[in-house]
Amino acid sequence: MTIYDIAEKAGVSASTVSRIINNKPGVKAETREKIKKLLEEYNYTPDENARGLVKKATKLIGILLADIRNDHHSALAYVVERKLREYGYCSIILNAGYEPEMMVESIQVLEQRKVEGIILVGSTFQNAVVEKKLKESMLNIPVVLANGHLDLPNVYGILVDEISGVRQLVELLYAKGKRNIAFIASLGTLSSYRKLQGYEEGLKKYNLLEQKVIIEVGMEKEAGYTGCKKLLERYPYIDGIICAEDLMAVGAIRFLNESNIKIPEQIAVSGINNSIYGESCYPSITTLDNKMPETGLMAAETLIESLNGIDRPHKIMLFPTIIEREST
Amino acid sequence: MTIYDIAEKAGVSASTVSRIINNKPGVKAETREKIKKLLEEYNYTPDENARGLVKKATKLIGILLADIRNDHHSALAYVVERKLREYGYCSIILNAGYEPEMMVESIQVLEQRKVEGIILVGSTFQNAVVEKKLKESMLNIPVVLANGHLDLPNVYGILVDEISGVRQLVELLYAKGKRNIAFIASLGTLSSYRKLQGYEEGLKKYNLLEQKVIIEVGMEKEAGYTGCKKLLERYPYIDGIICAEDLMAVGAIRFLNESNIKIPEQIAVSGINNSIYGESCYPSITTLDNKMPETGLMAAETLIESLNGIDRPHKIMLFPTIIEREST
DNA sequence: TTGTACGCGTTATCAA
DNA sequence: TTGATAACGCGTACAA
Repeated sequence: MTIYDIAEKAGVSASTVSRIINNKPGVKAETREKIKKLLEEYNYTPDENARGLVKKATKLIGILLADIRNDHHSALAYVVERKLREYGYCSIILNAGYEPEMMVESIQVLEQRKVEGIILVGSTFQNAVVEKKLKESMLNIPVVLANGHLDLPNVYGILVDEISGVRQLVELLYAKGKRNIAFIASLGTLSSYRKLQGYEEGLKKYNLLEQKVIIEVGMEKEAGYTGCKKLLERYPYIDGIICAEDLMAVGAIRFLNESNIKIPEQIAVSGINNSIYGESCYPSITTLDNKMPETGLMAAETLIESLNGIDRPHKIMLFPTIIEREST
Repeated sequence: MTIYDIAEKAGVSASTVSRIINNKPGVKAETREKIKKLLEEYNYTPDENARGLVKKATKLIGILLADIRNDHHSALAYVVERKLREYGYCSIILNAGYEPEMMVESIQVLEQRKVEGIILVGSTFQNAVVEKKLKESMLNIPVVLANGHLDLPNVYGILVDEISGVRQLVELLYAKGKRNIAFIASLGTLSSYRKLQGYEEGLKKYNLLEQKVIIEVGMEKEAGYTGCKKLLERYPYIDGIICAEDLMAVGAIRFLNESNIKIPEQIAVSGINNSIYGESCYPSITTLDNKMPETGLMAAETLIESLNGIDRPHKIMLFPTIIEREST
């Protein structure tokens, strides 16, 4: 069912039908009613792609994330999709994986679809390969990088200040009387180094830098468990642990539970990222609210403003807050 | 950059460029090379939407789920998106919410985008309002309903046999010596009734139907905790609990932990759905693997086959398996 | 081997 | 108030 079909049935031209669909003036009320009825009857819906062709506006936005199953990413993507839809945009969500090559491939898909803007979710997109690709084929559309930053004229970065966040966690543990605070993390991503920096800054504030204990672990599920085990074998005097991810904290707590170590009396534990694990764990985990919904909202708004020709600051910083629970 | 621009630069016609892009024969090797170089140089990418217009094939698929943040949904959607992309399809993922009206609205978006097929994720889409909408405007494209079924010629249902799954859980608890097995659930969805049926069938097998104890709870996070509390106040002799969702089991286990009740010695607990909570809980939770990735794969394959004109059974059943952990 | 002409579904411009 | 026509970017039948 096209406007031509409708036009034929109504005995008018396609342009008239188009006018009515787009609520344009200059149509006799009578004709308007007649055609509106026909549109209803055949429940006609305009082809948004054909529309995009002539209007040079596909109303399509690409959302790239490493993995939709990751709850941080999906929490952010959810807000973005909803918000953009309010403004009439349709989102193409792609799992771009953790390899720069796959990211580039995904960007290519968005390029073919002629998206009007892109949202990259996660600091993993902040890499040279992606930057190069964006520079060579995405210079004329706005790109928002959630939790990262790229120095390109059309790229906006929304960042969460993980440094200050983790510093606050150190402060919290210090306030609880803990003086031997360890940090368990899987180093490698930019995000992890920012957290590390926050840890060190926190220690420095209390002249505890020499007590610094960092346990580097892998990305596997049991990392928190094995990391905590290793930690206590080497540094049995530890009384506070900051884990770079809630899931690690879950593993650490499991080890402490099994070892009959009292949480938080003997050892206080904190996670980071306010994931679903924190609340369900026993004891529940103190964590850092990483403001994913807020970041998503900010990302969506920034993109829309840019699409409307309004320029915003190219680097926006949000501040995480501590969610204190039983584990501290 | 269009094929015309490239054609002009090469001094040939647009059709020749088109032939090369689509690897069609009948082009002099020399011309082919020359134009290929130009395509590279200007890194031309065809407009997939314009292509869709003329080929009457958008290569677009719609994935509707209630909420991308729900880990069952995203686990399924992940597989589907990845698989469809392998076949050159691009996915439009929409959060359609839990209200039928919002679902219809989302279907409308897909209609405008002229998607070639739809995947509905979750039994919540199995309702009269959605069925009506599909019947009136989506009759000519294949629709796959993951975890549900609708009796329409173009709708395929992939189902997970929750009934047999929960029955197996009852059998497991029975084998562990438990004879007073309760069921905590938030009734209302089709899925929840299937689980309930499995519970009852399991009890019936051992002539325990009269010991049936059902605690109905809400959808809130603390449902498992409060439900378990209520359960033990009224039925203190209970020695086995099946929770309709892992998250409920987490809450229940928290209550049992706080009450110093030994798991599984005094009370064994099982969840359902194999979510991330189960493994991280202490003790870890026995649960039902609801085969989300497998369902997703099956859904994607069914859709693709149907798109290729191959008919498949309209109702496919997958069978969940028990993942036994510490809580039983 | 290559080019011309047309159509896909829509909107925009201009003329009637 | 309405209609004819061109254009968006592409693929394809047919002609050259």
